[in-house]
Amino acid sequence: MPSKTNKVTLQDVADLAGVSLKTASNVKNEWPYVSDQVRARVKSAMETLGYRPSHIARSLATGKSDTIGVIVPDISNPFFSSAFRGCEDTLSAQGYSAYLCNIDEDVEKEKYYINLLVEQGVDGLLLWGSQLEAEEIEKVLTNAVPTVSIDGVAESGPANLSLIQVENYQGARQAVAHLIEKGYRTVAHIAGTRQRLPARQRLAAYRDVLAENAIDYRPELVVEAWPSIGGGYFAGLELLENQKPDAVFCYNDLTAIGLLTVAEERGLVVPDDLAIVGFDDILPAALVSPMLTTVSINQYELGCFAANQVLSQIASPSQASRQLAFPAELVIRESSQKQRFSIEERRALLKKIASSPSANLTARKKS
Amino acid sequence: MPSKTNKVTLQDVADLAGVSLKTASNVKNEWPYVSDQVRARVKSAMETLGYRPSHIARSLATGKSDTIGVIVPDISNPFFSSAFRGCEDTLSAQGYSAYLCNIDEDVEKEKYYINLLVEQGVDGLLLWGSQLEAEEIEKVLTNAVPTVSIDGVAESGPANLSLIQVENYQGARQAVAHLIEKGYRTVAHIAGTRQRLPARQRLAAYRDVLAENAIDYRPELVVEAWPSIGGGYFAGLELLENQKPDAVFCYNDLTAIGLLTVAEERGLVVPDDLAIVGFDDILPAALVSPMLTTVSINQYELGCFAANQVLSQIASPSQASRQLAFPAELVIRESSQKQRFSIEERRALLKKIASSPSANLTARKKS
DNA sequence: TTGTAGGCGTTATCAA
DNA sequence: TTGATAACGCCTACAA
Repeated sequence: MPSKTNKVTLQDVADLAGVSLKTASNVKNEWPYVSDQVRARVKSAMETLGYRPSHIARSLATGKSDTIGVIVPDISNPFFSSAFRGCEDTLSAQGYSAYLCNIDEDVEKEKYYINLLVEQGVDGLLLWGSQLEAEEIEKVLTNAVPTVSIDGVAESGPANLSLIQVENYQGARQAVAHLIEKGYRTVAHIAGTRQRLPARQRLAAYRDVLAENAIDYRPELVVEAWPSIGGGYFAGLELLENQKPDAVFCYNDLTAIGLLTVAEERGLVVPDDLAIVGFDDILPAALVSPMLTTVSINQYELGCFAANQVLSQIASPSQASRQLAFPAELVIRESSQKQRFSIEERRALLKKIASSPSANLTARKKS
Repeated sequence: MPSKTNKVTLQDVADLAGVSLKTASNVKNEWPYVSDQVRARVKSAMETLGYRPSHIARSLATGKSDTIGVIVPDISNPFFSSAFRGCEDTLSAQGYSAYLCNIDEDVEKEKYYINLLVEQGVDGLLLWGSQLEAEEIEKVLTNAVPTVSIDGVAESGPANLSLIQVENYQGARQAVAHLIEKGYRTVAHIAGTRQRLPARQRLAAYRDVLAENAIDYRPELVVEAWPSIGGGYFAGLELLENQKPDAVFCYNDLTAIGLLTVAEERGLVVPDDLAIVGFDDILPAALVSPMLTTVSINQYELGCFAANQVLSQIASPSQASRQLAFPAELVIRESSQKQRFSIEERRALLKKIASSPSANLTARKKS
């Protein structure tokens, strides 16, 4: 039963070139101690035979696959697609390929994929928004693969795990403080699903800042939503049905955009009747009208950062078990302050966005 | 030299359970003819040893990797992230994992990745926006892997290749015809990079419809751009600097949004001073103001469609070498007709968007 | 129902 | 410098 893909093996090449298997292998791997004659003969044999090395066989023999598993909640969320782009760019630059898996908010799916990828033999794992508790993650990851978890729930784990935490708490504090400073008093919160750490951290910041400003925390002003436009839309519906907030701090930009939609439906003017602040600073955030005030995270760089971290853990295991922070910072735009931008300000901002790397990724070469 | 990942092998399991390797293998693969006793013994052995099957070894032995390679221009383009989501969902439902590679507009990168993935042993390949000509693709793919190319340049190829063509020409015709019907006469075009087929097809439709309406084709009204917001921005700058079009048909929504930005900068009112039509109907298209008229492609479904096609080619090679079409249809919104939507229309539209699967992917379970 | 032998395509260890 | 030979972990005949 012939293998499905490659018919020609290194052995065939060796035979044609009249050398041993090992020699052919040496040539393929650019081993220095091969006479130029032999090298040339082997290379031309490869050429004429159309030899394709089998990465799988190589992996089996070496125990390395040059492959990284990336698990994200949802790649169609612009946050993750930008972040993944960062990962892939830095991984491929080092000769690695990336698997991409979507788990939504499903812990079972997460476990399933981690297992699958480990069995698939990945050299490293990037977990985005993991919902696994420390003990669970320890169980699934048992001494398996160098891993870095970004904004995951676990606060510790096996020795080969590193943690990257976005400064959700600090960023959210800035957002809520900003709203209060602008004079809004009935500040509601569309929260993320409570299984996820960033959701908890952002909610905590919301409560803390309220308390520090002597504003009562009212549970009915907090609605949980799925981190999508649809989630924000339905949460907004629920919120505005029963309450009269004058400002809403949203879990992320997607929910904020959903809320914006509801506001528009109800004829509310943002920010006059309702101020809105999002989180993440995904591309559409600056494109909607009014432009969204949000807490900005450089998603692409975060992706690069995370990828570099696994890579260094793979290179030297001593690099593992680290706790890293990544900045998040408030960007004030139109949806949270009563005066709109002037034409000039607006132009400047749009221009900046249009020229930003993320808006312009594929244009780099040309310019 | 112990393998890097798994120390415990099926052999270890067999030894502990006191059975032969083959029996352990049988249990693992749910072979029916194993006595319940033995099965239980083997399973508990696996448990206590923490056995992890090696997918790599399995692949080497069977010639199947349960892995699909997906190559896209840029995953941070919402079009491709939605499409990929469709791919991944349908692939994972069949037990496949997906590699994801970004190639931007770079042919060399494309060849490199195709090669890499083939050597990686993928069972199938999904090529989005391939720039490879028929002969090149034939060379790289030589009798290798079942492949489907979506909106690729090649019009034919090896026997294991299928082609999916989005109805770019028809869709673009609708778009341009719409503009002319609305009374715009100086219709410009921000074109995609001419290496890519959809760009050529959309440009061709533009020229044809102009001709059919007895409007002269003026080359200075056509500017080429990278298919990104930044690309649209700079192309728009160039275009509006020298020309006075009253409408622009854009290669895609990203370039349209970039152009929108330029219009705003220059104080042009869309659509009164300048009408704009995009292509793709990515999520942000309906979120910008004015809402973008665009040619809609159901990206998620397209992804599913393409994935199902490779899968069926893998299952039966006779399913290959097919030419499939995928619909694209004009959606008229605000950026191309002088009257804005009424509040009611706008609400209805927003609501529809918020409830759409793509805006709401992760919310499905809850509702 | 279970065990044995051989092979999948490479790399690695040692002599030669 | 090169060449046998043994892993790598699993699967598939075939035999028992």
